[in-house]
Amino acid sequence: MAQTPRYRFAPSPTGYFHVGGARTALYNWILALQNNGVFVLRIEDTDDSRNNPQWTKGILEALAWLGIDSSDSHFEGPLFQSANAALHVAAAEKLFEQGKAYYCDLSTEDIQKRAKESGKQGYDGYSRDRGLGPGEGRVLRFRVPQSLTIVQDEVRGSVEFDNSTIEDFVLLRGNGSPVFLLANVVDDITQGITHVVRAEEHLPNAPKQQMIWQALGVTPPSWAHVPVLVNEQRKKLSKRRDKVAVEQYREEGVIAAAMKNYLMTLGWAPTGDTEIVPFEKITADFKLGSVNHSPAFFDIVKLQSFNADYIRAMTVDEFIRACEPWLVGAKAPWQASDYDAKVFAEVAPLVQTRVQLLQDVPSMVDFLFCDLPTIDDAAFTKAFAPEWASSTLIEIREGFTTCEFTPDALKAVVEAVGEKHSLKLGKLQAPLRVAVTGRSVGPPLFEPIALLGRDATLKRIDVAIAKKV
RNA sequence: GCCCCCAUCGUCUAGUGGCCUAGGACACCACCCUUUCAAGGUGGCGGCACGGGUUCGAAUCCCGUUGGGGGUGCCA
Repeated sequence: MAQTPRYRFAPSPTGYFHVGGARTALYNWILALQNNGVFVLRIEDTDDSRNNPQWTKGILEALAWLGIDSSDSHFEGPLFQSANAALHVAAAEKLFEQGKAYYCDLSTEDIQKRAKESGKQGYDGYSRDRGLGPGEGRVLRFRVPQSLTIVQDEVRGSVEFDNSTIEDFVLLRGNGSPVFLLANVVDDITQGITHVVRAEEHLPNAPKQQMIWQALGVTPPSWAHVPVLVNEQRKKLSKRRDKVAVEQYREEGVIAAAMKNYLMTLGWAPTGDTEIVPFEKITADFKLGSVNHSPAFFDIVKLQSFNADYIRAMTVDEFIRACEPWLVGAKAPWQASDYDAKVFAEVAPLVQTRVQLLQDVPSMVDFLFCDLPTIDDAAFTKAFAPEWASSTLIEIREGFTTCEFTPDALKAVVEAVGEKHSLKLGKLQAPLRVAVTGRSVGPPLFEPIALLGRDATLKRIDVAIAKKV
């Protein structure tokens, strides 16, 4: 009778939510889904001064954004580590009573001094047999048994650690509070965790924690240590120097589905030749055993490419809805009163294939929602450099005053002028584009011009010609 | 220093002894299409770190070298 597998994700609320954390969460989430198990979210908010409730909120929101929240029955939590402090201490005391841990009154300086004198690194087990009891300033250390600890890891196989290389590590600080190594294990035990899937940086902790599980008389969980995400220098992604905040990518207009899909291609790949696949396929395909063993570079360029792909795959309506935060409200670069949702809906299909990030959208359409566009000087200078630029623009203006104001008719006017002067449409439209949009690149020109209307268009052309002269 | 992990195109990966003349994706380049820019299409560039084994046969197994990474806290 197999028990329900229980996975967990245990972040500490010390900053923005890290993309590496997001990937670990996704792994655990997928495993819980595919094995009909439980995903326990545990916030490890033990007395670290870096903790802040605001970060907890951020973690919850970011996970929810990725589709990991209590609306799904596989989700359990959030649980807070700080609430279990008494349990952690009780477990430590039990270990002390059983002689599996002992108190030590050496300060960090004392330990360093002894290490220096003996020439051996780390704590030397000085207080092992001194029979010290608890007391202010005394730390409780785990009595590491003399043996070999073998960690069975689902991605790495069996990893052996000679216990003689593991010092008697601290369980309880001098002030009596539990350290991560202990609190983490006690919580896992009390929460019935059966599978620990986490980043490789924790691999050195695994033998220590496995010993604690055993010392507490509980069968250790199944371990899996997945490779870390690295930056261009192949160093572990860090909050300090790398762009790792999930929140930030979201702000820029990365789609959650794209982020999930991309993250899952780091260290693993869905079956088949396509890597952009529905989350359902990932959930069905994923196997811990086929996760890569080496670190993966978090490539923002590729993430954006995935994102652009996801944007293009949307229906126009979905796209319009997804753009909303960037079009109305605080993020919009224009006055709310100047924005016209109907106009945007018309050009939406034109911009959909041209953006990688949703935040790129406003700058593609802003010229439609202002009186006069902001002219990019470099673009203007270049577009109006040819001697024919102004004169042909005047001719085009001429045509625009009388023609039907539809994309086709407008295009015909410009083409006619082009034919007269043997200029290709691509070249000829440059000054027009800058005059109307302020930029040298953008969505196809004639649809927006038709939307803009005759008066506004002629006005912009006049302004541009005046500027030239 | 010590412990542990890792090693396929620039990057992410497929590959589990013959299907490999190593496949796909991102990036890059070229061409086509084209209303600028994209998108799309076609093609191109580019890799099994090195050295030894094992085997009829090795990207795949073993050993070593080199190179990278993680850890080494009274952080998590």
